[in-house]
Amino acid sequence: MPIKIYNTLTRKKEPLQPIEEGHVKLYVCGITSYDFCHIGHARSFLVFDMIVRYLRYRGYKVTFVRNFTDIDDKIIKRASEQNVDARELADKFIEEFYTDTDRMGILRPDLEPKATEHIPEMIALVQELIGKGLAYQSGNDVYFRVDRFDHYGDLSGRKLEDMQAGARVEVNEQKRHPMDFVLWKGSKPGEPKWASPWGEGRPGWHIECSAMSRKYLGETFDIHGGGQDLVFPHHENEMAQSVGATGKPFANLWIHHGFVTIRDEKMSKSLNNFLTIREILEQHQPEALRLFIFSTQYRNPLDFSEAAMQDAETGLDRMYDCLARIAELDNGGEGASVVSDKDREKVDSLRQRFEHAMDNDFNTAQALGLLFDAIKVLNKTIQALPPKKAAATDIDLLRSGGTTVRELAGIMGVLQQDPREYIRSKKQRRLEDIDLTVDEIEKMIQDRTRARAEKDWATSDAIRDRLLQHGIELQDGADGTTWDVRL
RNA sequence: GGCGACGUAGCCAAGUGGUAAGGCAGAGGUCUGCAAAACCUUUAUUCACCGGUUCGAAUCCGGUCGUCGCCUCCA
Repeated sequence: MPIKIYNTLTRKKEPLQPIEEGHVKLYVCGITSYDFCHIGHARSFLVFDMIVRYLRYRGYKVTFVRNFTDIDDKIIKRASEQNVDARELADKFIEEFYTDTDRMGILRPDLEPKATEHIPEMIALVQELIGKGLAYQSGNDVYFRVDRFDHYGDLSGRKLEDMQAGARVEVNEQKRHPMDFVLWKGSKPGEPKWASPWGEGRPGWHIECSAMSRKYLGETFDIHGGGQDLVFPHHENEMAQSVGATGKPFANLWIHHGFVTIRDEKMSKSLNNFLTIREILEQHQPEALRLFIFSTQYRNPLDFSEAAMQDAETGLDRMYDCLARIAELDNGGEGASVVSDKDREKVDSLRQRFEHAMDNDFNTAQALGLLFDAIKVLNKTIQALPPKKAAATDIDLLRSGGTTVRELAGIMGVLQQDPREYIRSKKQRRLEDIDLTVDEIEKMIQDRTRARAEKDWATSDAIRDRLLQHGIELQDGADGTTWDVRL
């Protein structure tokens, strides 16, 4: 069964058929580096991180290219506002980008080309387009002629005449058609500039991706990805430039992920409702953020809220609790199995069902559901295990089930910490917010154990209540009392 | 105005013609001195609404209402 992927270009799910057998070439639009990354960027990084990991898991070789837009109007504007050099500003936010993505455990792409390092390639491409009559110089600028390119609008599904050009875009007198877009932009005094046949200037936004994808992946490659907002104009224009220049198809498949909203509104700089990745990571672990992001299929909109993050965190804890419990199990013996055929089958078929969900346009929501379902079976089994002589087959099932869950969750970058270490460090972090030391807590537990031995329930419960007031929750088990920190 | 997406329990969310996964929250139970955790059971005769196709529809078709996005920089 091939992997099916929704293709924006055809508006259908299509089987993945790489041009080169077994080798997927993927280009994703990266950041424009002039500010900290926000939760919407996080979704983009995580979605493509997951896609690359899954394709590799499925045995594909993946060449993953993601660019940096390090020269652009926004960078120039921000740099001049802050009175710094545009280069410096762009470099600083590339560094900040790495800080965030490394913390989230995002795989580095195979290649991360920068626009400013590919000026000659872009100039050559613009020259090709001029040579083919698809672009023209006007003043110090060069524009793409949209009305000379028959397929303009194919990707975004719109027609030139429907776009009401000029309604929201200022009509630029330099352009022959209002929808013509800039390939090369003459520079004003003081702006960053490169020499070109059309005078000093800088590249337009779209041309870099056409030039860099061509250089590193070829004229036609397998998948091009980005956020839904890039469909138009960015990707439409890229496609026009590339197909216009080469006369060949550009990307065979286009993947676009949905937005992250906050209170059902799209984040935007103008609404000032965006949340940066680091703000979220102050409150939550990277894996909880991943679980939240993957709780819905990548094309659907996703609404961020503290409550949703809490849900994700709770779910993550539950998964780790189960894995930690499995890690503590002793080896099994000759006892009878306590696992039903149905439950055994559920664990045994987990991988196959997981792959089936993921093959269907990377349905991580369904895939996570299957993992939780498996966790439930594992917990149930642990619960049913006799205290001493557990059956070796049951222990094997638990261990292999736990290993499979971790491996599959790893495709989403989740459950990658040692379970016992996860629980320990979580406890540690919560303890920092509580005005009791571990010694004090354990002293109180000892006192309570003594009271319980004497059946002095009043004292015992009083100690428990006192600890609970400090956020410490006790759990009496067969091997004594353990404690946990409640939020 | 043009184009597109979506509307499934209290909340989130899967389901791509065969009789509603999963998570969070809630209720009852097992366990416990009582709790907690875990487990078990339970919570949508029903998938915005109205028609149609079909032996059969949350799933396909038509219409209505509602929400959102793109058409400007944007993940």
